[in-house]
Parts: sequence; C-alpha cells; structure tokens
Amino acid sequence: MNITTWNVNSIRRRLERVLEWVDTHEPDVLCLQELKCQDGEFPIEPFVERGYQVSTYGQKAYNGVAIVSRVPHIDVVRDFPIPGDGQARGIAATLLGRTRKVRVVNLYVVNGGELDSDKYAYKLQWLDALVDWVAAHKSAHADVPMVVCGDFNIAPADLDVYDPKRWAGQVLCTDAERARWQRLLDLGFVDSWRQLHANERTFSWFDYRGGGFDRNEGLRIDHHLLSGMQPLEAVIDHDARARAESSDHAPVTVFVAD
DNA sequence: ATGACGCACTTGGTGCGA
Repeated sequence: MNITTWNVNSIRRRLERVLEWVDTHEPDVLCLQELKCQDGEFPIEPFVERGYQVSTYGQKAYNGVAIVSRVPHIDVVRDFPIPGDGQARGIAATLLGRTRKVRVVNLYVVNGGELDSDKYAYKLQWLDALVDWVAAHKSAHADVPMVVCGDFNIAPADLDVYDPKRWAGQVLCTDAERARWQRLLDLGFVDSWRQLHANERTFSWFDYRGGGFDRNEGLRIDHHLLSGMQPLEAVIDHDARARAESSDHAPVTVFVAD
C-alpha cells in the first residue's frame, strides 16, 4: 500500500495537476492539505469516477484536509486536535487494506507566522494538543498500525533545511517546534523518509518566490510518521513540483506492506 | 528590512502562506 501526502494549495486551482498525477501514479491513498474550499465545493466527482472514496473536512478560503483512497476507508474523524477552533486541520480514517487495516491521520499543522505573533503561540499550543491527541488516538487504535502524515510545517533538523544558518531560530525551525516533533516520535513513531535516506538533504517545499525550486532552496516539512509498520520506500516527487502551475509543495509518498 | 509569488475573496487591495 502506498500513502501520499500533498499540500495542494487550493484543490480547485490544482485539480488538473492532481488528476494527472493520480492517473500517472494511481496512489492507494492521497492525503491532501490546504484545500481552501468548503466541503460542498470539493470536486469529488473526478475522483469517484476513478474509483476513489473521498472524505473531506474543508472550510472557506483557508486550511482544509481530505482523505482520498481507492482502498475503502471507514471510521472518519474530523475537527482535532483542538475541536471547535474553526480551523479544518485534521481528518483521520481507517484504511481497509488487502490484508490488514491502517489508521491514517492527515494533518495541516498551523504555519505560525512570525516568532512574536499570536499565530506562533497558537502553533505551539496546537502542537501540544496534537501530541496528547495522537497519544490517545494511538491507544484507542492500539491493534492497528498508524501513519500520521501531512504538512507539519516543521523542518525537523538542519539536514532538512537548504540554508540552516539563514533559518536558525526561524519559525519552522525553532527548538520549541522541534521539541514537539520529538515528542511525537517518542510516542513510538519513525520519520519514514529520514529512516530510509539518513544523510540526504532533500526538500518537500520550495518557495514560489525567488526561484526557490530552480535553486533547490527548500525545506522538508511534509512527513509520514509510522507506528507498527516499516516503510519500504519513500519518495518526494520533484517532477510534480517542477510542473507549470504546481503547488509549492511536492507530493511525498511512503510505501508499506499491504 | 523588503519584496519576490500564488491563492481566496463582499474583485481590489488585503490577509495569508512558509
């Protein structure tokens, strides 16, 4: 089974790009972030025509997450880890694989704005709530392997940053964010891509501005955390990021045993 | 320090992203 996470930066604006990627790669599971639309505006039909089941959790203009899968999924949960905050950033479901189930948690972590902003304070609060929520969710689904994936808006280490000196102490790279990332790992998860590519400096996000992609100036902030199963392979698809009218994030895929 | 690029939206400048 393969599971892709992709911040698409508006599903309506990106629909053609996403569909051509689906037709080429035929993913089993697609976890999307930054839908930037309400549930009724998500273009479900082209995915259903291709044999996919779609569960969305959207809101107007901002945020929004979805699970799209050709393996059936059940037991969908939305609105976590801070219920009622009006920000659609979390959706989870159980994938019914060929020989086993997998619980998938799809996240769009708070960006955080500037260091001295309310947004950054909320990001840390949100991450604290996430650690507690994942711990409880893992206990509640203890019989099933779990993947927590999405746009974490955290570069876990300097190896995930094109210019660590420039980014030192900046939002996405602060010690406080990285400590919360570590607390997630300490719940019993491994960073799939890093486990398979121990010393590789490769990025999943490249700024639209300043020709970031062409300069290979980016960050690795889109991740799959695995518990109870091993990653067989992990791929960051830079070809998708290189396309005209692409998202600023590349799709990231992890392969696990069916 | 600023802007650069792209997106949504009470569509024209503003907020937001990372």
